[in-house]
Amino acid sequence: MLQPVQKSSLATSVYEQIRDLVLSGQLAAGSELPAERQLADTLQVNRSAVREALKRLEQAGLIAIQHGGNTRVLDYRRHAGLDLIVPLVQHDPSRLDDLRAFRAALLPEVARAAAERASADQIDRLEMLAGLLQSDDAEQRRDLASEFWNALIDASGNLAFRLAYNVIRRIEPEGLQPSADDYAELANALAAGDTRGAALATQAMMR
Amino acid sequence: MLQPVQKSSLATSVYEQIRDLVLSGQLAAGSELPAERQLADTLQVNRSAVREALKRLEQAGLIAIQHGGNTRVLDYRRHAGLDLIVPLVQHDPSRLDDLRAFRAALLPEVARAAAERASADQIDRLEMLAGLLQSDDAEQRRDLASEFWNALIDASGNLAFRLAYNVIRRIEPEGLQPSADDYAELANALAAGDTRGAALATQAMMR
DNA sequence: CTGACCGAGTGGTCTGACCAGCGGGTCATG
DNA sequence: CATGACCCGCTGGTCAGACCACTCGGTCAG
Repeated sequence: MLQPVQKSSLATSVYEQIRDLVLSGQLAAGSELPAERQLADTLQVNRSAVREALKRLEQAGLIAIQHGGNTRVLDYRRHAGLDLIVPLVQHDPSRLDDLRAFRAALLPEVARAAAERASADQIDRLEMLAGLLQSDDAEQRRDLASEFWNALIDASGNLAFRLAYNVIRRIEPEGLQPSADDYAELANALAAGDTRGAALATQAMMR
Repeated sequence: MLQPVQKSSLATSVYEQIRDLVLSGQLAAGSELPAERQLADTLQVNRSAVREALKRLEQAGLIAIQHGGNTRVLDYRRHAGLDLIVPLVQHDPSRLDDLRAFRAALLPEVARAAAERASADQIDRLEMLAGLLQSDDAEQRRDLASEFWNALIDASGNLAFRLAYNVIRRIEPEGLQPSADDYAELANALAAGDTRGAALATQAMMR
């Protein structure tokens, strides 16, 4: 019921504020940011807080900092990484469709890889989870489904799949509620080492 | 021939050093980092440089900082985003296979979306690039291929695809050199709005 | 016209101080 | 003995101010 209180540092506030200005286009790509000292003065925080925020924006691919020169805003569509999809979707929920398409592209291939490389233990765990998904209340089903996909990613043994999944998991697109039978079918294909069947079953679940 | 000189700040050096220790497992997940003041003393840099590095590590999902408590190392397999695949691959080139599989999962779906949504201008540009790829020296072919995929991603209109591609583009997996005919076939499918053909053609190019 | 030089403005680093949160220990109180 | 207030030492968070290093544009002697 109760949730942990959100603590946030000054630098994080500055970071999020400027990040959202860039993502929303209010700070156009190619334009120049005010000098650090001036930003600190405007935002009424210390220059170190501003600096920390700017360095994080640089790491995210949103701005380019140059020693001795001004700081420029970059085009996030060209320079940002997948991590930025999280604030982008929160800023523009219509982008959820993009995320769903991304997930639909990824997970069937994850299932294919898992069918090829999963260990017996991993298969067991996936079958167990699929079984537990048969009958339960909604909340528990959601947790189990999350566990299932998590285990599937592990079974694929692919680190790129894992890291990309870490990002989309932060959003909970909420869509699609595959039936327990769907999960069971996928688990069966995995147990049989049926790569094509696993990919097709997952593909069907993404619709 | 000549390349721009790599400049790097102290904080970046600290960041990369600790990052690589975490990614290589020399700093185990769950262990505690020394205090900021002590790190600054050990690394012989100012505390602000250390702080900046630590905050960037936190943003990358490699460590967890807690006000008043110690800084703990996280399990990057669970908390890091796709961006971390870049240093990971540089650290362990065998992970390139993971990245190739990731790309092979992504690009066919990108082509499918592009076949569905690309504008006439975008199709024209893709056909032109496919044509230019017919005969040229190796270096120019590489640039054109890069341009082609870039244009394809744009044509898909999917921001998640775009951001994910930004990440894998930073690595240049070097593999696979599809023939010009492959590109032409894909461009034809795109022009015809043939979603299935575009996906299949791309899939074939990934092998 | 060329190239050395200078100065203003920018980000980069440093020092040292104080504020704020956490955790363990102490100890009076019930 | 259990409890809870309190203190202390540690941690990270914020601050002010100084100086270093780099870039760029203007100046000016050659």
